[in-house]
Amino acid sequence: MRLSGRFWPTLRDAPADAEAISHKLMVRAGLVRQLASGLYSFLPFGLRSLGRITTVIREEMDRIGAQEFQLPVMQPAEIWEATGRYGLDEQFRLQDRSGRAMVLGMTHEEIITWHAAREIRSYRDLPQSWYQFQTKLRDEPRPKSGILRVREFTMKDSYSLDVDEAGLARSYEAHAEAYARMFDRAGLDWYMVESDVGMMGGMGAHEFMAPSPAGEDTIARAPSGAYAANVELAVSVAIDPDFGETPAAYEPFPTPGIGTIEELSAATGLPTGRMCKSVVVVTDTGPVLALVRGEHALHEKKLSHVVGRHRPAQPDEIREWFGAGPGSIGPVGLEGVRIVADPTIATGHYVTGANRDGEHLRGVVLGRDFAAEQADIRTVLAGEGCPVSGEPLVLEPVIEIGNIFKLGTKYSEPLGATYLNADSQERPIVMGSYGIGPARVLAAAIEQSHDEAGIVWPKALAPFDVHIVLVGDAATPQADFAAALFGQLTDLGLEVLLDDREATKPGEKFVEAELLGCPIRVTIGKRTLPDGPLEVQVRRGRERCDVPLHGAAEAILSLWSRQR
RNA sequence: CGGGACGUGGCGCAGCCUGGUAGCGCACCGGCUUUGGGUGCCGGGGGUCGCCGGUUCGAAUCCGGCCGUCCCGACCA
Repeated sequence: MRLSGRFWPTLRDAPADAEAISHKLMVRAGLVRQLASGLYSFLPFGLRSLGRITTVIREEMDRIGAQEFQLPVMQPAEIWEATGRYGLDEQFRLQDRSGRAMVLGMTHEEIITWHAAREIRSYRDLPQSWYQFQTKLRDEPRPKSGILRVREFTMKDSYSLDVDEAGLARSYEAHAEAYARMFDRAGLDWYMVESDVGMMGGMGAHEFMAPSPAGEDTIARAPSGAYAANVELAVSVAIDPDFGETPAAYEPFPTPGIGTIEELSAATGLPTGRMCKSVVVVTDTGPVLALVRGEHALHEKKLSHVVGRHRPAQPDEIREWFGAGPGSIGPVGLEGVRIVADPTIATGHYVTGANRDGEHLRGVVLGRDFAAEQADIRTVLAGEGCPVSGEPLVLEPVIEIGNIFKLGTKYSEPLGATYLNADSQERPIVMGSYGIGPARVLAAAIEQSHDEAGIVWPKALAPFDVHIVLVGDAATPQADFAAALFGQLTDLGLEVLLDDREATKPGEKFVEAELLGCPIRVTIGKRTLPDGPLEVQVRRGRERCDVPLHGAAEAILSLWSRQR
């Protein structure tokens, strides 16, 4: 593409409300513009990158035998009512002119399953993998970080249909391998981690995570690779404090004015690991006392798997149920309150609140002094033991770039998607669902790969492979040379941008080229001719790699192909 | 939804406290200059100061309400 006459608006300054690096750079480099909160338009150069990642994803989906669909964004509400997903907070709802309730799709499990219910009849029709690229709409409570968390975005979503769980396992594995190839081709650092099944429901799930400080999720992983999981479900071997001998009975002691674990630790001289932290939440069926060790935090999501929906208790509620303020409550002698203890509490003896203001108990033992359900409800701490290898776990912020779910029959049963097996028995189709946000992959790539001058695109995602900066006007020998090189590189299969703008100063062209971040930049000016060398810059590291004029196009192709 | 901040030409900002009818840098247009790292100089064009209402002789400025945007938290298929 010749740049003159094209629309490519770059910005010297990022918008003041841009925070994430990818957000600033995508706006400054003329890739996207914001329309409203969580709504972004892709500009022509941004669309080129989006097209490239889309192609990579499509190729890898096709490689595992998946077939592409296109499904409606607007959908009748009844289908969502059938699966119990009508009315979710994030769902955009509307009516057509006759008053029929419609929704804008947040995802397409219902629609795929609806079609499967009508077309799939026999085990001979299975397995299938169906995918699409389609706009998803989600009324996010808080769009943020530019393009990372938005209300409208394109998703590649695919769905596997199998006769049984063994088939699902094969489809799931095929998708995991396809995803690995996609993210490798995209030049990303990524991990596949165990993830919470969340509101999708189902039997197992993994997420593909790109490490980045801009990430909204956190994973725990073993440096050896033995284990990696979203902290929403990560487990670890906690580091036990030295409990000493367990006393024969607990005893109260005064703790006037002490309300936090830290104050209690300071007052007693004991490590926080010997405190039992008491957190009260209110569920639909009443109060629940959650117990974790002092150094740990209660994990809301883990707790919700045990007790369902809940909210923090108010101080006056706590006083009513426990007879003391939040700083002095504990599990001993409690009646009428459900108690859930993290399994770490089952070892050792603890300091807890006495349910009397200004008083705590020491030597409290789970099982002897109080009864509690046990469930993993704590967050993992960095440095705790890997559950597989025992090595210290690392915690790392990540961007979720893809996910894979084993849905099972969660959607096929309510929507009647069944098939007849070889014994003429009707069985529900066993499903999986698999998502990738192409724009998020771009943003993650920028978060992982940029410098002070701008974007450093992995070669698979750059809007162009080679960016030629022409220094000089149209009717010059160097312009002729640039045009010739442009043609040669194009013939070699490269996508080339030729900056042939005449009114733009060379310095400005260089700055904009580095902002845009194509892997290879070639500068052609008076100095280039007649004998060269041809000045070539590799964007990653901004390293000069000049090549002779003779065979320049092939040399550039070779240099390009060696880029990440 | 809770907490915080912001809203003034396309972008970044000052002016607001202490009311007197809007300014700077970049971008844009014209001229000259320059021609390998956002050139330099001169001259220009462009703003309902987010919206509505109130106070006042007079409101970008003070007061109230609303809207929008961002950040932290909650939430997050």
